[in-house]
Amino acid sequence: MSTKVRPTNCCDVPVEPPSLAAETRTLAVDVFKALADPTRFEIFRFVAAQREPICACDVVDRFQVSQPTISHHMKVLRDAGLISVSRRGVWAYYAVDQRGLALVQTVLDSLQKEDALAIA
Amino acid sequence: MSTKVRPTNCCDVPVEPPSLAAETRTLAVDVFKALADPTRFEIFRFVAAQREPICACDVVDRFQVSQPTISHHMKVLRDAGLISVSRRGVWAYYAVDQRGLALVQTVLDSLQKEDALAIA
DNA sequence: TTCTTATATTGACAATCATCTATGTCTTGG
DNA sequence: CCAAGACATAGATGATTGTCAATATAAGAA
Repeated sequence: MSTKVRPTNCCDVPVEPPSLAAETRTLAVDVFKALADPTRFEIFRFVAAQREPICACDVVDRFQVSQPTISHHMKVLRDAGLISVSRRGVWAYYAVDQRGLALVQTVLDSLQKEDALAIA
Repeated sequence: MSTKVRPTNCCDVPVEPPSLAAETRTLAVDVFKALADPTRFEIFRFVAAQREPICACDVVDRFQVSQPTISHHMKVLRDAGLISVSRRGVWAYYAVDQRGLALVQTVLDSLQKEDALAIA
């Protein structure tokens, strides 16, 4: 599990990463999870390409998976804060929710930063 | 599987997302997959926080998972292009590989762009 | 060479997940 | 009220994955 003694001539004492609230980490990981499936990633790109909220029926039409599978993917993307849904009659319309992308952007920025700063 | 006819009063014809080479999509999804596990995400943040390549032994010391599990996570991060490894004697040193982050940044940029442009 | 140590690989197992079929819910048209 | 359609939910299943113990590999020390 762990090295008994730090080997000499091995390495410096490691630097601590910027602090990250457990909840924020969970949210970020959920966004990554949501984008970590090829079909779901393409669905999100499709939704993100629209200038208006897109009908779920158009998403079902476009991909070679069943309607329940699409519905499941939409829920994962929604739970990750990547898309939002609104309703008109029987139809469901999806649009990008900026929260998911903004969160990931914040995390990525903190990773590339020279000076480690705590983020929310 | 799909709607028989486009319902009237439902929605506009959807816009095509920016084209994305299949290989690029696979690479991007692999980066998201690599960051989609809490332990692995923290390992990456730890590596990214260092100013010098960090010894694998320090990663093993820091996390509550076994050495083989750490080694496995390092391989996943490496295959995703997020970290690189170098060797000095018996020790392995890991550092951030900018390719993985750059790829994800490019993809995210294209998602947030108003005008859809093709990316590599 | 032989022993010790750092890291990687293998094989197994439980948990998660992407997908499907079947069914439920809810809204609208007739 | 009833039938049809849009979407969600439930349950099942095969594939993937995170983890560990055991073992292999490889390098340096004695």
